[in-house]
Amino acid sequence: MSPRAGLTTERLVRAGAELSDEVGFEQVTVSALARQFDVKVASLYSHVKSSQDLRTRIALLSLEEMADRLATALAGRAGKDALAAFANVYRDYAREHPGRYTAARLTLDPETAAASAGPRHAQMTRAILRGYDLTEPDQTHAVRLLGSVFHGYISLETAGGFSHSAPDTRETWVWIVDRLDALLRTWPPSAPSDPAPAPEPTPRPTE
Amino acid sequence: MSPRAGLTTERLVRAGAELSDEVGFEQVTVSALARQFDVKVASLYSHVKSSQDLRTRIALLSLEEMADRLATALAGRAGKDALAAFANVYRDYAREHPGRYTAARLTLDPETAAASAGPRHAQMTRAILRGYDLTEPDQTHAVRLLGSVFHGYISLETAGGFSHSAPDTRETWVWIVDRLDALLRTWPPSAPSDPAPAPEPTPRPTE
DNA sequence: GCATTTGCCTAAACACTTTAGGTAGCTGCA
DNA sequence: TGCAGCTACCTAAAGTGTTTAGGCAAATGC
Repeated sequence: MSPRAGLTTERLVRAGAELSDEVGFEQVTVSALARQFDVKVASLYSHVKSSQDLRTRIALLSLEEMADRLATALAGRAGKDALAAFANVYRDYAREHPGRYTAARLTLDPETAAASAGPRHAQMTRAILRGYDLTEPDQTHAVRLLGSVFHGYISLETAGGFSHSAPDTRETWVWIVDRLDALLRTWPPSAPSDPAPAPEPTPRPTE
Repeated sequence: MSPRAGLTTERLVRAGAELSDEVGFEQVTVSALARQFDVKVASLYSHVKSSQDLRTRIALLSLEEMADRLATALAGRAGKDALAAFANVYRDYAREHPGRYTAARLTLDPETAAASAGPRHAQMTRAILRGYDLTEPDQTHAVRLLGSVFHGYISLETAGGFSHSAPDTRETWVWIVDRLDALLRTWPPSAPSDPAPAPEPTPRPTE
């Protein structure tokens, strides 16, 4: 009766990524995808192993896309310039592609993660730090700090954590990048001035 | 036949919270909870409105618990001491209660969020900043920075983002708190030294 | 033009969610 | 103590998503 729909893993993953941006990553389902292609659900299982497999592939695609943008943005930049460019790629991608961004945060099993674009991200973060005078282990600490700040910020912002209160979030973003730059420049050669006390566990503000 | 199980919303939410720590927040389901109480699924619907309602209540519980720990930890502390205590409450809670922590990150609708312990978190973050010399809007920026760093760090750490590479994550955590303290102390009275360029979107490192 | 491959199908089992309406166990009051 | 009424838990059923097994027909290649 009907000719063939022309499904491929590639097309499914791409459609899944778009769907996730439209309706949220959580709502990306094999069924929804089948509806979009006007095809029976079971048909998709020749192209993706499982629902989980589909989601993982979307995550990998998103990581690649971000890494590509990163590479472009970093080309020819250094120091604070590079830091800001880096930060903005991250934030803009999350705004343009909230579903994909969420997908990229998915926890991958070690082998998959190692084969993903994840390491490229880390590598580029290190590249930025070349503009600052850091030696190990400070450099690694700094890589982690940058990852934490950017991800944390975006996560809180998209979750509506920073309400609609003044000052606006763009201002804060610029401020943070500025402060991070300062933090990375002024370097007290690594010597935890004061062994931080370990009193009790720790919390998380909504603002 | 069987007497009554003694279900209450309270008990369900509490059991749900425990379950989420054991099997992950995503796996917390009305069905799973019904099994635990050895009761038919439909029976739970007199106590929680929906699966979403259950999850929201777990989130609210977790926010309360964290806020309580925070309050205890901050009592009698100031400055860096308070900052470290605050950070540790946050991190330790996430380690002890990964499911609850994830739950607490759930996006709540504005009214629910306003009635939650979320504002207490923000308020306590501001309390910490009293130990530093910040005026608005810097103080708000700083509140957001702290929230971002702590949440981002924990999120990446629990997702296995910081692999098992050296240096270990505890070292980084101490380092970050130390650097944040320095950043908050050394205050160039707010004047974005350099208008950050807005080149391209922004990414996210796995490390 | 035919054989093979394979893309999409039907069928079916299983899990979770949610609503409607019934029954039996508690609670309170005489 | 006994019964009225409440309500906690039940059965039943419909809807959605996942996943596997096996079938048929459309594309592919000779």
